Amino acid sequence: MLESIDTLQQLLFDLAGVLPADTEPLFAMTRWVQLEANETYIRKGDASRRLAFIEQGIMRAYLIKDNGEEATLFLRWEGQFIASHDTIIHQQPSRFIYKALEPINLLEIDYGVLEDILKLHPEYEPLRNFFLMRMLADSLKTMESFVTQSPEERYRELVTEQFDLINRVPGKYIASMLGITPVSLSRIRKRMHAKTKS
Amino acid sequence: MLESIDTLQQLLFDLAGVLPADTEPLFAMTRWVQLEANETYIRKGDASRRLAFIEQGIMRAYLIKDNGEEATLFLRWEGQFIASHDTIIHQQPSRFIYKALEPINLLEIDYGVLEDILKLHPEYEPLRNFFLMRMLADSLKTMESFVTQSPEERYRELVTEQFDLINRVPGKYIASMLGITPVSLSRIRKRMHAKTKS
DNA sequence: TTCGCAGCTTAACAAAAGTTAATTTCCATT
DNA sequence: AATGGAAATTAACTTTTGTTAAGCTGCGAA
Repeated sequence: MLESIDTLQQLLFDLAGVLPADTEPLFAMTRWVQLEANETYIRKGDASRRLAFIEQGIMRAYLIKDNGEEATLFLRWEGQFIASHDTIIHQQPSRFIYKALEPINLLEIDYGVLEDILKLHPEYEPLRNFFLMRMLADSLKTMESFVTQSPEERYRELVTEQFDLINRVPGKYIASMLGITPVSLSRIRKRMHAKTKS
Repeated sequence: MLESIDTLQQLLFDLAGVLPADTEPLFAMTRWVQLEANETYIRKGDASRRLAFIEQGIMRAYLIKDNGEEATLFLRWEGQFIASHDTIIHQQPSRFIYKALEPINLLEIDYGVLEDILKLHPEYEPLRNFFLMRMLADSLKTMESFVTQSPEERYRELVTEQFDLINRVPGKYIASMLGITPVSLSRIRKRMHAKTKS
């Protein structure tokens, strides 16, 4: 249950040479959050500025479209960072909802508190760059997949690169993350079986 | 021709209270780059880690797909940052090509040099957070548009929110950025005329 | 075990996008 | 002004996706 702190301390040492013993001011301001499956982490309209590291479980970020349907923006799982980007980047109430798909353990910190700590302890700054770059890398990869690949190709890549994900996440969320309907995803699966089984 | 430095100095003051007079160590390491229309800024395979602020002009970032076709990832223009993200984030030779669509003026710095400066002058650090967040905000917005909107809706939004872009950028690049073919873009335009002119 | 319900699949049809190729339009250069 | 070439449009046809609705399946609660 404390592996995340080990991981992050190791990261801070690798990035900036900060010894685990010197990370107390940072981790003193973090707190553990446990959520059950289907429990909401961040509500629509929530103004809190949360940054979290996922120890275990899967989180889904989505929004409600004008027509009332949900659109899944992304999924994040153990070992990844998740942030309320509307409140942190745009300083606006969140248009997105963050909900646990499985029981989840998070190590969270308030972004404003983190900024205060960084003023006093600039030696932690590389950690902020790290998670910003990680989130940027993730979004750029998604963008790339949308301009270079068809929905079927995006799904095939998901199956080969993140196989456990499709076993842990309901297909309708996978579909909307790929930018298609669940009906289309079913057809893609059928086409893939047809090609493979021949 | 020096407005970018004014802009960035003002930004640094707003973000961190750094006076323009105290920014010399930073701007001493930047350099101006002028490119003609169609000139390449970053080649495929290029390992340089360039970060630039666009003073004037439009840059296109694209890659060559397996089938030999180009896919435009994004366009950036005056007032925006552009970065060789493959080399900076993944420390790999760039799979992307960055090319000027118009004559362009950039204020550039090598990312490695910037990191050295930031070690000596941590007071500039908020600037790095700023451009990382800006780039993250841009990519997240693009992702959002892909999961919530149809190609036609994405194009309509581009027309209303960035009207000058469609006058300055050939349609085939707009199309591939929207994830569709130029033929499809033509049909979308026709549909839009039909609906408007009725 | 049964019931109910949500999620997935299938079907049928409409709408949109991909593909290839022909045609037209628009510039840039002579 | 004439011309060559790239970009955009149009056309014809194929493929894929969206939409709506009907079954099917699996699983948890009663």
